[in-house]
Amino acid sequence: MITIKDVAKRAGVSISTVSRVINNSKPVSNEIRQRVLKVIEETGYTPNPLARSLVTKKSQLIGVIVPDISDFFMGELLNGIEEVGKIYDYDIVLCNSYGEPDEELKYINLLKSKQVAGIIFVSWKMNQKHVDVIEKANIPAVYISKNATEFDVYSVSINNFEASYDMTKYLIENGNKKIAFMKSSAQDNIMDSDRYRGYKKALKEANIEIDETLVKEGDDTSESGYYLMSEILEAKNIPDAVFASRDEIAVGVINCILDAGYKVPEDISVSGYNDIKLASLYRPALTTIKQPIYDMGAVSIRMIVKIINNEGLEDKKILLPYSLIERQSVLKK
Amino acid sequence: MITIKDVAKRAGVSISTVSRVINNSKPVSNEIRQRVLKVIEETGYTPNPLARSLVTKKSQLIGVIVPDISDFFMGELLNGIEEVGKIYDYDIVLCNSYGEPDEELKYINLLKSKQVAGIIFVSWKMNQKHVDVIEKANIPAVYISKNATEFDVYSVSINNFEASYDMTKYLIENGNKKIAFMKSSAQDNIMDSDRYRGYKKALKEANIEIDETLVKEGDDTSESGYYLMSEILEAKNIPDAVFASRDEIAVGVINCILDAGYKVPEDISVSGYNDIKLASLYRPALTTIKQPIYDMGAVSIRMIVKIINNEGLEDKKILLPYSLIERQSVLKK
DNA sequence: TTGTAGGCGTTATCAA
DNA sequence: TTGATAACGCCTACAA
Repeated sequence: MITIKDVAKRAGVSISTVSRVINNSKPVSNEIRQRVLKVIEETGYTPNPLARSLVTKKSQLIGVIVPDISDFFMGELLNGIEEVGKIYDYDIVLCNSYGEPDEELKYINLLKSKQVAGIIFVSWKMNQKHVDVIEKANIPAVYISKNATEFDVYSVSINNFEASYDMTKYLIENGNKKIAFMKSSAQDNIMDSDRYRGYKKALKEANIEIDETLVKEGDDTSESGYYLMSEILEAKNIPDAVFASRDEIAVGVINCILDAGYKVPEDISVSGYNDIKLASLYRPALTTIKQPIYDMGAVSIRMIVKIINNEGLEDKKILLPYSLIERQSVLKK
Repeated sequence: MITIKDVAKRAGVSISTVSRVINNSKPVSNEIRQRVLKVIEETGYTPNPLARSLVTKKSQLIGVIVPDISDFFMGELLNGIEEVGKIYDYDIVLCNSYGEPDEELKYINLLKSKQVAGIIFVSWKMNQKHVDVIEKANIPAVYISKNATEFDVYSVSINNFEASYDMTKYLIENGNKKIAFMKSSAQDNIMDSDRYRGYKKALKEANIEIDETLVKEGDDTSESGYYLMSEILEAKNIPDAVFASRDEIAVGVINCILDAGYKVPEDISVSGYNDIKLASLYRPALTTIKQPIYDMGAVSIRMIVKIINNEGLEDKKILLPYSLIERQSVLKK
């Protein structure tokens, strides 16, 4: 392996000079600069990032902690993170926490020991403990989590409250009165989620009373959606529509409805949330809230870079635009 | 940050001694070992991996190059890689090549400069150049690619030829005679893919002549499947079944068939390949070849670790078992 | 503008 | 069994 020393020798200069031209850190006479550059070119020398990090105490690594790599949402998110990360010359070290707080905490420390330059923390549901640990590690961090806005941290998300409100209103406007809602399990979260609050607000405005038997709570999987829907169906209290707070859940819901012999959207309309790839692939194609998932990843790493470089950040919380995508799973009036 | 020096001082020993107890590299008297251990415990000291790698020339990083992170297949694969990697204390640095050979090559070099301990190279279609570059970088590598078996490298896959043969035979046994096949674009690959060969063999055995107009070639997306199927439909040469060499393609195919007013599987049966999550979520649920995707990831990193540690590896090519999953997209006779 | 030398946190060699 | 000390490849005062 060729080192800075070799380059220096071949160029007939000291290693500090080579270092200077590499980093543009101090003036170097043009003649010498050219000479050094030429040698670098010839030898194909690249600085050893390890040695560099050791002295600068900074690496070109960004740690990304996600709850499930194989989740459809994460794939698109990671795409965004990776792609713009590359632009700024950062690499991604990937950690799969399985959503378990212990794992998440462990990974934060592990990443710290790896001297990552920053952390993007993706979680189903974050809590103060996460914030404390990351804060203590003193690493720039950006959070992506449904409830990230509840904390005083850098975060990127969409306005879940408004989006959910819009979708519910849309459902109502299309003639649906009995609207079921699938929320994801509350865990240690006392407050109602933004999405649930948006749903409630829309109903209230339309003077529709909330039917608690139509509000179900489960986890973020299609299996859960299937099960929850089967409960509703069994109770014989058939809704006009169901609003699932996640596309995967919506797909489970639809599968259940179909298996029970009803039709979607003719008998029951179903809407999702996120607009993952699956949403447009599935039939009936899902009417859903489009989150700019790729962009969320892109923006979050851009934030990290800004924090690292002390560039100004206007806002700690970035809210990206969402949109309501009309497809086939909701019957239009 | 607390270093080995601090530990040494607090324990009243030299840093070499501390290093020895950390690495168990040389005998240390029990009394001193305990003392050092205690200090480590108290101070919460963890060795700096960077400094360590700098001297050992080895890191605990495994580079994973994938063609598309958001691909359904990759998610499950990465899950396997990450989880098993963690067991052996390896972290994953993730690279997205977009399937572009230039990017792939660049990443290999980048990973080398990061001193990764190994590379898992995932590619739609690999070629000799990849092998050469990785070989030259002299880094342990395992390949996951449909055509990996064509090269003399460590690889993990399933027996694509047999699996494809089985599926085609299954289709035939269920009364289908005119069976279309969707293969993925050949690129620089002269030979027919294993999957296509399996298809041909089954047809031949059943004395069915290959109808070239029913063999289509496109890329690995559902859009491609949709388009290819529309061509077939337009040609009015309606097949009994179509065998798509990838689940995503199959979904596109079905969507096209559905949109054209035909029924699946009543009018046309469709089978996929891979058994990604989508396959069971979609309706009609896909009859497909189940690749043990998670296991493929798990096995590949296990191989890397073995190579690194010079443990014996029986075989360069590991073939994992596959199975034919019967669901709803193929009509049973 | 350039070079010398010390140090980043480890491991590894060689004496003691 | 232990301890100095020289690397590892790079950056950065400090001097020249």
